[in-house]
Amino acid sequence: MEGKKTVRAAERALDILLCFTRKRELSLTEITRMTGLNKSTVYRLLATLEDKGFLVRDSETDKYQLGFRVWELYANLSRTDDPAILFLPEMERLRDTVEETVSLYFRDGFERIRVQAVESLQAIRRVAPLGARMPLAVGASSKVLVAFATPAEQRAILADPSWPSSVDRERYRRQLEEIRDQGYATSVEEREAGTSAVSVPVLGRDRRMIAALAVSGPVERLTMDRMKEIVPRIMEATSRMQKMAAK
Amino acid sequence: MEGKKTVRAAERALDILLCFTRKRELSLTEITRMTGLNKSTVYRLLATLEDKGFLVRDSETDKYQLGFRVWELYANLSRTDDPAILFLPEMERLRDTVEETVSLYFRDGFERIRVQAVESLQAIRRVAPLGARMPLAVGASSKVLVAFATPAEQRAILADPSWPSSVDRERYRRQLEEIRDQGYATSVEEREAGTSAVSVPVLGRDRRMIAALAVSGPVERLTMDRMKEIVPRIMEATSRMQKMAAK
DNA sequence: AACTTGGTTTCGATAGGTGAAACAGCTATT
DNA sequence: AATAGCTGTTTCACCTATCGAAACCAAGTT
Repeated sequence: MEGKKTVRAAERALDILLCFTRKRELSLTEITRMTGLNKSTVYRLLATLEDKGFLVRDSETDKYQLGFRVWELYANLSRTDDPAILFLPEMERLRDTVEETVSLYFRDGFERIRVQAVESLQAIRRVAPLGARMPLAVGASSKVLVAFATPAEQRAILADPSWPSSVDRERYRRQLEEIRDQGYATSVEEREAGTSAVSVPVLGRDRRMIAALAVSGPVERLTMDRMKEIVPRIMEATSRMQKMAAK
Repeated sequence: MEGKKTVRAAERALDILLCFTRKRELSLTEITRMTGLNKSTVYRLLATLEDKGFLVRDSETDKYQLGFRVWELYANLSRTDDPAILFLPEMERLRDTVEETVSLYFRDGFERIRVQAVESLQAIRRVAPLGARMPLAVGASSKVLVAFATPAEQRAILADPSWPSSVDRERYRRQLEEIRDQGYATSVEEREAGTSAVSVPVLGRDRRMIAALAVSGPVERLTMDRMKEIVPRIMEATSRMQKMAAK
């Protein structure tokens, strides 16, 4: 599939690191189970990761968790212009007016990734783990991220062989046009049972999309009417975000 | 040195990742130079890192930079109880009252690492890159981090063979006692010419130290007298932080 | 046209990573 | 006390996947 020549040992080490996006604390055996690798292989790789400071182990439980080095790398990632931090205040403000969970998504290849979220304060609410990756085929934000991508990107995405066959591409394509027209997308129990969502693109200067901002919640509360009602609220937020991103 | 059996390929991959803490954008040849590895080795490892999403390459310059996966990992690092975020408001408050740069340091092995910083708003100020690593032998925060470590940790640190010979251990040990007595440490042009700093430990519940909070600035402005003056300010901040950390 | 400078590919030799299995240390169960 | 069961750790012989030199391209420079 991937033509590139890669290094297996390194690949495995990175896979192990990524296990920690699913669970904060992991023991050696848990990791061997998750990765399907041999126990001693994992053992050696864990030793390397620990040695380099990417993992630390809790002195009591002996379980591993992500170490300082991750933090260090993060600190050198984007930073000042990091929308995940930059937009946070605006997202909180939106959350307070609509009283539902607000999420910010980026597109990364054929997936979207939740880079920031502030949760509704209501008892019944959508919980949204950061860093979660989801397919581009379903969900309001996915459709926004595809609809406002450049034509070339769009072609690439729709040509993706891993696209689920359950999603009718023609119908999807028509939806995209509609979304471009009205400037927002909605979804009702599309990706996740019991939740619906509205999403709006966040455009940078030169009109290129940088992210999708979404409000999501339980279907009972977030009806179609309610969503249409709050679209202007979201747009206010995104337009302010766009001003921030422009400077 | 390190008795543990580690995996070389993985080690190298991680080394390459860490190069990006020094420079945000790197090309293949730059990395080969920095690491001293063979060009094709680096090439393959970069392919692996890119494949796994830890690096992305800029379509124009062809240079690599850290990718989303780093963000994803970070998002799953501590988080809720992450002092780097938790203490930020308190640090800003302190910055506003003392009008100097405020930094938060953790100890990691035989180094300290700047995990958070808010900069003085004055024109002349200490700039403080996040994630920077510094030796434990010099600097106000280093001394705090050593002085308030557990006896066992302290022994380990002082026994570190890489300890610079220029630092007199006996004198250092006496300083530590003094610091424990008075509850804070100062330094004048110790690690960095032209800057001085005051530092105070942030203790968690059960009195164990979790970090060192420091105020630093140019020697002209941050005189000994001035530092003694602001010690109570810092302590107010740390005591509030301690309450936050306790819950 | 010869010479850089950067990324990419090939290929044979062998370092070194791999996995099975044994070991050790601990707790729960009999 | 003996047993079983679950960790993490270490050993070792095999052989594959990794490595580095060198060749190869493709763009710029001189």
